[in-house]
Formats: sequence, structure tokens, C-alpha cells
Amino acid sequence: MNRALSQPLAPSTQDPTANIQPRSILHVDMDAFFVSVEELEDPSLIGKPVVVGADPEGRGVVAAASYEARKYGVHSAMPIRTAKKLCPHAIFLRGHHAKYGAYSEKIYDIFGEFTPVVEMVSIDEAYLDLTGTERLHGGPLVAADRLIRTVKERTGLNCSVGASTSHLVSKIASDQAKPHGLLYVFPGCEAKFLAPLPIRRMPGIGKVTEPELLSLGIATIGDLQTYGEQKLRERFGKYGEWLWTKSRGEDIEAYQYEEEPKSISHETTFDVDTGDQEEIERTLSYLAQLVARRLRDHQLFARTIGLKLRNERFRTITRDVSLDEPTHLDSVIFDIVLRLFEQAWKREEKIRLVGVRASNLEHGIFQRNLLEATARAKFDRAMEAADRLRSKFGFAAVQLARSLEPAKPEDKSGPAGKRPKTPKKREFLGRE
DNA sequence: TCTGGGGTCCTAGGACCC
DNA sequence: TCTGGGGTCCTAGGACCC
Repeated sequence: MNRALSQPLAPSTQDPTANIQPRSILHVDMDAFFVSVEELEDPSLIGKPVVVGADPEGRGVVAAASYEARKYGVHSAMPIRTAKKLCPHAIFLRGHHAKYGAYSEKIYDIFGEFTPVVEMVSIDEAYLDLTGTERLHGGPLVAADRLIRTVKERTGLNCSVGASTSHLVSKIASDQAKPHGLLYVFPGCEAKFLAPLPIRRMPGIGKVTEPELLSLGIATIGDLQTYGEQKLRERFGKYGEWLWTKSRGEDIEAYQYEEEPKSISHETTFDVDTGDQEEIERTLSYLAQLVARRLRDHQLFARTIGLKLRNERFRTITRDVSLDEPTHLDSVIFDIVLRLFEQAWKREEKIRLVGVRASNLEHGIFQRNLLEATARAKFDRAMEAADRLRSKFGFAAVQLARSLEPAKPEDKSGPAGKRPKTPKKREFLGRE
């Protein structure tokens, strides 16, 4: 069985400073972030059940729910139709991602006033390393308290903070502190703090691993601690070592520097499962263009291009192919995914989702010969021009011919095929 | 309950090379 | 010739996170 190890495995003992001074790590998590921003913009929402997410009649999920809505069992990642059933009188909003991003930047700036070592792990969540700032801020409790007040004063938003010697313990502590709370775990008390908590509270244990651990009689993090390193490793391999280390709150993690993306992907779920080849190919063309555009924005080239398909039974397959020459071109990416699609698609099955992915990303341009280089340079200039037009007039302004929907005979609005038609736009992206 | 979209990381098998 | 062992790359799938 595969499991993600989202954190490095390095044991604490390898850090030479580990025993000199305990680190002081804060985890700051905004309370019901998307909903709170909406409430700032429209105070009439305060105190009401509010759900931010996809169209409540459609196939999306909940991105965020107000505490009022949570009382009805609504939570993020839940199918939005289920939320509608549980709480029909809730106010359903599509959300404004750009606005959330702007608030996120404000918060990030505030964090930066407390320490230069800030690691934003998502739009509404960050780790702050306060080690060595005691003279400036006092102890972690004092600093955390001031942080919460400052964020509230300057943005109107509430947050919760966990403080301890490790990332994981602080993360769990901030979760325990919610909403609008502060929880400090004293150095040396990490394992004792974690012991009574159910295993599911540990980030990295999900809906698959939880039942597996339960079947072994492991229900709390304390059970993990007593189960033993050897047995965990035998049963779970590398992941078992990770569980063992984390269960005692012993992790020492390096600051994760801002990195380049390792992959870039776009995918979309059709409103209705489809077997319409034209529609699927048009969508693939559109997604290929989105991916290519972002590669160029990052000045990256992809060595591997992938296709993702999900059928009506929710079965997902992926197909990858690696190239001799890395690319960032719409047409090359589209040709590849089209070929992969034709090979992979069984015509009798309807498609629920298609996706296009670029991975194995590189910087350089690799050219085989001068002729190709000249052709490439020409093409690059054309793509740059296209990207400029798109920035100015929107993505739909410049499209590969394949993603243009043929005009219907009764369509008198313009020349055939000239109206760019992109797949139904989903306004919403991501969740808290 | 009928399940989004954008990511990261891990595992495992097979090809291929020395 | 009936068969090793290590390393790397590629592909597919899946767990998990927000």
C-alpha cells in the first residue's frame, strides 16, 4: 500500500542543534478562512450557515463551511449536493479566490514582522520559526498572543495558533485550539500531549490508513507510541518509521524553501458524463493550452506529459509519456495527450473527467540542430505574442483550432468556428 | 453522501545497462 | 550457455493534503 510522506524523514538526532536549544515553532491557521472573508465583505452573513464551494446543484464539493453550517454536519470536501441536503437553508456562495489570495498576502506580511522564517503551507496556514527571537518577542506564548491580536486588528480575521518544539505538534495543537484559540505544548511534553488523541488527528493518517491501524488495535497516538518501532517498520516500511517518529512529536524539519513546481496539471469534470469524442478532445485541447501557458510563465519545459481519465464508474487511469525533447508548446502537448487518449479510451465507456499533466520539469532548451533552433525561436515568438494577447483579452482570445467548437448552423453570430468556446468554467478552486 | 482541482510523495514492476 | 546483482529510468497507481 502506498502512502504519502509529506514530511522529510530525518530523525531529530541528526540535527546538531537539537539538544542545545529547543526550537520554537508556531502553526497559524485561519478560522473558516473563506467564510470569514465573505463575512467581512458582507456582515449580514455573520452567524448564519454559509457554505463556500461549487454550484449546489452541480458535481462539486464544499470548500469551506461556517461554524453555523458545521452544526448540520457540513464540512469541507463533502459533495456539495450532500451539504444542500443536510442544510438546505444555508447560504451557498461560489467564492472569490482572488480576494482570498489578497488577504493571504496581508497575513503573510504580518507573519514576516515576527520572523523571517515563514513557511506558507497553503492559502490560510503557515509555520513560523521563532527560535532565537525571545529577546525580541518574549516567549512563544507572548509572541503567539500578540500575533493573534495583530492579525485580528489589521485584517478583521480570527486565527488559531499552536506552539511547540515541532511542526507536527504545533499543527495538531492549533487544530485543538480552534476556533480563535492558542495552545502551547511545553518542551518535553510533546509525547504526553499527543498520546490521548485519536490517530486520525495526525496529518498523514487518512481514511485508508486509519482503519488499518484500528484493526491492529491502534486507536490513539499513544497506541502508536507503545506499538513499537520494530513492528511498525515491519508492517508499514518507511511509512512505519515515519509514524513512529511523528507519534512521539520528535520531528525536526528543515525550513522548506520556496521551490519551483514539480508538476503542473489541469483537469476538469464534465457536468454530465460524456462519450462525445469531439467534446472530450476539445476539452483536452483547452487543458493542454492551460498547462503549456503555465509552463511558459514559469519558464519551464516538461519532459513528461500525462493524461488522466476518470470514467463514469469513478475509475481513474493515467498515461504518461516521456519526450526526447522537453516542451512547453500547446500543440506538442495536445498531440501527445490526444494520442494517449485515443489509445486509452474504450468507446463504450463514458468519461467523467479528463486531465493533462506536465512533469519532469526542466529549465534549459535542448535543441538538436540549428534548423530546429530557428524554427523553435520563431514559434516561441509566436507563443509569446499569443500569451500577451491572452493576458490582455483573456485566455479565450487565442485558442488552438481544436478547442473551438464548430458553430451550429443556426448560429448567425459570426463566421463559423470563430467563437472560442471553452468548457464550462468552474469558478471555484481549492479549499481551505 | 456520490464523490473538485491542484499538488506532493511513495511503491512497484519492467526495461535496460554494465 | 538457462542465468547475478546493482543502478537508473520509465510508467501506473494510489494515499494524502488543502
